[in-house]
Amino acid sequence: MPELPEVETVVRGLRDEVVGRRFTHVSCHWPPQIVGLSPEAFASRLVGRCVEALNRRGKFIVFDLSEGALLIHLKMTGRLYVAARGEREEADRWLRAVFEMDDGRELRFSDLRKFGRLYLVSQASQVIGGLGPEPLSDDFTLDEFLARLARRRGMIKPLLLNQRFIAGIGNIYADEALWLARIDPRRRADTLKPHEAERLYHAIRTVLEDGIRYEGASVNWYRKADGATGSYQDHFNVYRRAGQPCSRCGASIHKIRVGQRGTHFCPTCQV
DNA sequence: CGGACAACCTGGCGGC
DNA sequence: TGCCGCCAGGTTGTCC
Repeated sequence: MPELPEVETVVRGLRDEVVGRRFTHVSCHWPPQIVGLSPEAFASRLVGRCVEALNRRGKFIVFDLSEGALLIHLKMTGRLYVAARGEREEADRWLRAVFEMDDGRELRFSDLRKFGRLYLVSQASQVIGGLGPEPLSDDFTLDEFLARLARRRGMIKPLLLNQRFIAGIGNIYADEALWLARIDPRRRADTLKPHEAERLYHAIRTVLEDGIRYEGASVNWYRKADGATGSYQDHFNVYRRAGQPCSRCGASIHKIRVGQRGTHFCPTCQV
């Protein structure tokens, strides 16, 4: 579930804790989560490197290091937080990797379902180079969005989930953006009228900004870096609201499958 | 290109 | 109470 707003919230919460720190010891408990390296090589290469910057690109957390970059994708149940070394470590039964730092604290990666991935590369672009535009940046322009939509024949919702088309949107924000734009998730992208596509463009930005403002949606596993929940789930209009009334027209919210994904929408006002 | 589906994992939940 | 099977969802890879 961590999507753009959740990952952004985690990054903001961690930045001051890790930037400027040097890794002194690294351990990983589930080797398949490290992409392309053995846990030993991953650990030995990280030790001694400093964190120069911490940023987000799409749903990736990007650590710029004194040499190379560490990238972490939380997938669905990953968590990242800082704790005092050894403190209550046994309390986290899903701890998968520990990065000890030179201030006596440690960065912890916890992940119930083990879908999360860790990458250590010389250039971050090796991992994130294929991502589509960052929806809250100036690179994401209305004109380009309209032009790219017009070239797609598939359904609009799966397209919004395609990270090569646009980075950072997941199931929650896709449903919420389509509701706000009053567009049926099954519409073919190239059939959207210009005014509909423009509504969608603004809706994407609005729901992502709202998500960040409320520090993410804690539907089940997501937590902020300090362990607290976000509150965007209290502002959902469609996600997980099947059977409840649409806040715009009063009709009942439906849940269907679109592109093999659970999809929530209002059949009356999303056309 | 697009769509369907499996795979990667675990826990929660409904049904029996 | 326990067991079974489905569902949840981010991403990749395979197949048609």
